[in-house]
Amino acid sequence: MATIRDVAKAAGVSIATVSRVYNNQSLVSPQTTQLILKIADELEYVPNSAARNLIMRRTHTLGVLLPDLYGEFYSELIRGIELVAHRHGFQILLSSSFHGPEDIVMASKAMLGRIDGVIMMSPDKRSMRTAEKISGKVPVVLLNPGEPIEGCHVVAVDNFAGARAATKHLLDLGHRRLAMVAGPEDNIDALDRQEGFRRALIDAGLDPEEALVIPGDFRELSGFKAARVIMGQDPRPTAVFAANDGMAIGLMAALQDKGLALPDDMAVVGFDDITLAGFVTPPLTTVKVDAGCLGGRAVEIMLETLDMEETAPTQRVVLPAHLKVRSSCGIPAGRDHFSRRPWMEPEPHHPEKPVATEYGDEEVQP
Amino acid sequence: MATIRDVAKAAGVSIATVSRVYNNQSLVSPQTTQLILKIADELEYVPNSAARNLIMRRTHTLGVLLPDLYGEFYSELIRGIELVAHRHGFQILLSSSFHGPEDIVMASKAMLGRIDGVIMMSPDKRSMRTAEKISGKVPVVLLNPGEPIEGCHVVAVDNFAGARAATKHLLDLGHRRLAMVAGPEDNIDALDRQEGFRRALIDAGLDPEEALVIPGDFRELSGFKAARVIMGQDPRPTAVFAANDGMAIGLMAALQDKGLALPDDMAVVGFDDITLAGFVTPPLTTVKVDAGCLGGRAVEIMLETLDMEETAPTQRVVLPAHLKVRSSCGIPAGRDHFSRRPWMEPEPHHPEKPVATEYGDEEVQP
DNA sequence: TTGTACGCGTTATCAT
DNA sequence: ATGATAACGCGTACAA
Repeated sequence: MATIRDVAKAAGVSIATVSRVYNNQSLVSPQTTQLILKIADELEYVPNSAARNLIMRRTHTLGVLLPDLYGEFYSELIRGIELVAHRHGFQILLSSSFHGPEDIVMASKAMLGRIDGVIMMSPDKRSMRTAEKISGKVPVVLLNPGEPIEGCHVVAVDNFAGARAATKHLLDLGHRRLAMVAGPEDNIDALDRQEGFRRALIDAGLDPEEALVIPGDFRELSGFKAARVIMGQDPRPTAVFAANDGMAIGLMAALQDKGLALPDDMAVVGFDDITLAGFVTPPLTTVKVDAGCLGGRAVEIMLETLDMEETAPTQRVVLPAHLKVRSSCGIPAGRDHFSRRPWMEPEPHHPEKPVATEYGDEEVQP
Repeated sequence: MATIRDVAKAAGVSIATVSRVYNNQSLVSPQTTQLILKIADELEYVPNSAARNLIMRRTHTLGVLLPDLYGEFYSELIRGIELVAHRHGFQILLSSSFHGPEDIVMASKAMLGRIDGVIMMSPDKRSMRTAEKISGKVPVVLLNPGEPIEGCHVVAVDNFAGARAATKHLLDLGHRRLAMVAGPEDNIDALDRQEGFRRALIDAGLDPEEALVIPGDFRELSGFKAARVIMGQDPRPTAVFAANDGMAIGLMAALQDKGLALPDDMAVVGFDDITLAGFVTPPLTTVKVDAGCLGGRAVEIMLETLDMEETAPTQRVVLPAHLKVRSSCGIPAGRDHFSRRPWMEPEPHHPEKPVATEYGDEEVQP
């Protein structure tokens, strides 16, 4: 592979001049610029990014550490991250599918020197502690951490409020025997959603201990299987809150297979508002989480931090999780195909930031 | 940030010794190893990967260039890539959401020096040519290229055969007035699927020009809207082939909204076999594409190429796309929740590799 | 406008 | 077993 030296030699100039062509265009005369560009093209010269990173101490790359990549939530999350990063000329160094805190530490070490900052989402609070180590070296933005970590920015989704609102919705509709299909035991989001569920029951004067909580794993199949447990109850619950849409849809399928008419025989509400939630029958009432926005905001905060050289105070942003009423709980709301993410559409260089509202307002604390 | 020099100084040894501790453990005495490790820990020293990359000419990183990240196909694709890469200690440098060939060239240039190889999927044949430039510098594995490119490995899905089989299925069921919801005009996969559709019609002695082809964009909403066109036809088609599951599900939703009973009033078949295809009602007959496997295979081929230093002959693997019959076409097949990807499950360090055979014969079954 | 020389943080090759 | 030093490919003061 041709190096800057090869080009310099072939063009009869010094490497400094070649370098300048690729950086401070202005400082070199038009004719030599043309010559060098021509020779570089012939030699198929491309500046070596590793060498550049080393000396410039800038990589234009963001490290992204995710617990998993399964499902539309992560899909949209990483899409949002990549999209905003791409707009600013940044690339993504991705690492995922971890088998423990050890693993995640290794991955982050392997990133050091090749990234300008890290965006991280951890499955459990234990692994979250990893962030502390990294934060001393590069800026860190945490996604949905269980608790804040010293020196790290945070972007979170208001899982608690969302779950509470969803459950309240069922309660308001008159349901009294509720069930919940929970997410993975050690998953922070899952835990928060479960807490929101419990809280809503308490708010309504019900005993949360009496509610049926069926373990799940966020996959469709676990929701499907949960139907068996629910149908076996006597008296049977009349409404179910699933900790995510995948499980809710799996559950609905099983319920319908067993001959239940939805929403009349059973109300179902999910969480996430994945695209397909609006296209199943009946359309699924759910809690809208804009995963793409979550990722996008994280990138923006990171880039801001990177811009101002001095260490800025850590930000904490909480994205709202609004109830989205469709028909799966009994209210004939029809379909809603307008669950789009306008800020993700092509080329608004300054994307609309989510609007701060009531419950689960976006709070920006310096 | 502490460098190797800081550690060496603090430990009273040379940088060479410190370096050896992190590489050829054996060549340095146990006591100095311990000492250095202790000091390194205190100083929170982490070797700078950029510097390492520069001199070792190995980055343990794979560049991944994707046209988009929207939908379960890409989600699973990147998951497969990351999973297999992670198993071998590789990270992923990701770039996506391109606005043209220019953009994609820039991105790949920004990767050079920071990656050992590139896995690339291009939306259109034009951008595919980019691969030729890269392939001179690092190994390249192409995903579903329209046509083979000199010096690049290829992993493809047999879109043509899959679409042909899906259409034939409808034909065998007795349908004669078929419609298709197509994918994006310039998308290679979409085009191949459309060709398969046409071919099946020709095979059955039908005129493909008479079949209704409705434009779509692979998103659910375009499938939903297609229903309007279909319902407006007279005589109305009795069966629809959608170029992917998302559009198929959108279509089904709209059809059901309009009061049609599926599959009796209309048969629908999709493409991809996304997880949710088995959980909508009626369960969607589709063509199974293992996107995760597609990505995983690409990584494996890349790693093989990287291992043997000499330039090996380029490989070409075509993954089958099998028809998966559920109930949406009229055959009461029930649900099938066993669409799992066994090779993607945790920790089989040497995943079963699908056997490469001829065109579309590769079996990926457990 | 252009060239020289140093440094970025590391590994590798020779010595010792 | 350990140390000195030359690469790796590039950006940039500083000098010319």
